[in-house]
Amino acid sequence: MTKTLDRRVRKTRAQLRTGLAKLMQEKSVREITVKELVDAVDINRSTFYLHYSDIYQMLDSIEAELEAEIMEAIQTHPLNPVDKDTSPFVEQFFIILEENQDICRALLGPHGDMTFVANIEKIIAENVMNKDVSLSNKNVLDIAYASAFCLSGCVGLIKTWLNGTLKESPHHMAELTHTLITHTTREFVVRAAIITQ
Amino acid sequence: MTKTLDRRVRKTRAQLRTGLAKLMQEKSVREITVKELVDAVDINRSTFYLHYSDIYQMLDSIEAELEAEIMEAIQTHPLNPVDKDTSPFVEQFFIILEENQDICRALLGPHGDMTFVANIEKIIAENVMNKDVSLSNKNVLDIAYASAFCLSGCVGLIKTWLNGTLKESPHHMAELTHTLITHTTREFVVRAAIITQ
DNA sequence: TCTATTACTAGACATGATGTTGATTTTCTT
DNA sequence: AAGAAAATCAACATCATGTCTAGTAATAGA
Repeated sequence: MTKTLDRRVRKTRAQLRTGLAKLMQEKSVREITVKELVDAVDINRSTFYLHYSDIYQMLDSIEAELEAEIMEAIQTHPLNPVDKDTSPFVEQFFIILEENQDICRALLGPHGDMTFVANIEKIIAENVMNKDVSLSNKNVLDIAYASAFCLSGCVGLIKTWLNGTLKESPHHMAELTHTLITHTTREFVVRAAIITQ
Repeated sequence: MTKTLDRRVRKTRAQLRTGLAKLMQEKSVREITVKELVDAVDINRSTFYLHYSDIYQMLDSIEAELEAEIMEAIQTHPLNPVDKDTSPFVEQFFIILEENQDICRALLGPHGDMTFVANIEKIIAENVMNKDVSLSNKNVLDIAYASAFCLSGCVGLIKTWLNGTLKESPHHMAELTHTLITHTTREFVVRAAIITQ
């Protein structure tokens, strides 16, 4: 299944990836040319095309790898331990972000890719929100807004963490995530219930 | 100061703007060429260059206009009425979004521009958060995370609203914004205070 | 260590979007 | 109605693009 890649391939792709992450800190993807990227990391232009068809397909490919890694973490880490305030998956999620911090910072930064953000939000929505928070089905509409609020809120949390010194541990961040989600949503639901009485 | 633009200019720019918003629903800005855009709205390519230097500068220009409109709303609408649960500015903010819904949907959508999102967040941070929520200065660090959570959360709220039927009034959304921010932050601060005792 | 395989490099090529210019026509303002 | 401003049209050099072929270097496996 997981065929081991040639060392040269690993090296080349890693160089390209690092170079792209760096360029994305400076400018929009649109302004980044293949020529510019390969010049920056000193790789032949032909070599780029052996791996990717263009910059955008390269980004898609990297994003797909990250998302696959996250999805795999879901399989191997329990989502809902009844005795804890946080799930091992969420913690693992932050670990993955930390391991790929350069490209994640780029993807979530000002010149980042909102498709990636949307995918991340979707993963969180399906694997953290619903399981983690028990939503009543009253005020369905405003609760949908509250969910969206939390969802984007989590992304903001991640961005802030990645752009800081990363001194908080993944475990601490997982707890913080849990705290913010439950407080925001539960409090909101309670208040909504009172109002509609 | 505000010189009235020639009708032809208004018409051309509106066409280009509408066309760009439509194309951005389908594909990434990177894949949108000047040629493609002018063909779509049946305008000569030379004409495009009379107004903008390239697609990206066009986006910047549109974003700057939106941001200017929002900043102006700050000047003309009170931020902090003591007697109300919401500020007229926030409501006006939603009205502006609604008036420019096509381009805003595009800018905040999957093929959107994270620079714009960042700018919007900055405006909210400086004009809503600090004024609206009284943050204690204990747990400065985690509170920074809570602020980031709310900030991105507001963007999520807006995105959900724009992508729905917009049946909620700007006033209702302003109240919802206030509710979510205060509850999330205050509850978090209270809990943090208890924990650190 | 040797060998077959695979990845990378180098150079050339046609293609097409780009950005610019100058001449002309259309449309607006007053 | 007349002058001003904007939009059109055609032509141009430029440059990144994507593709190819032949040659070189590095790797994995025996």
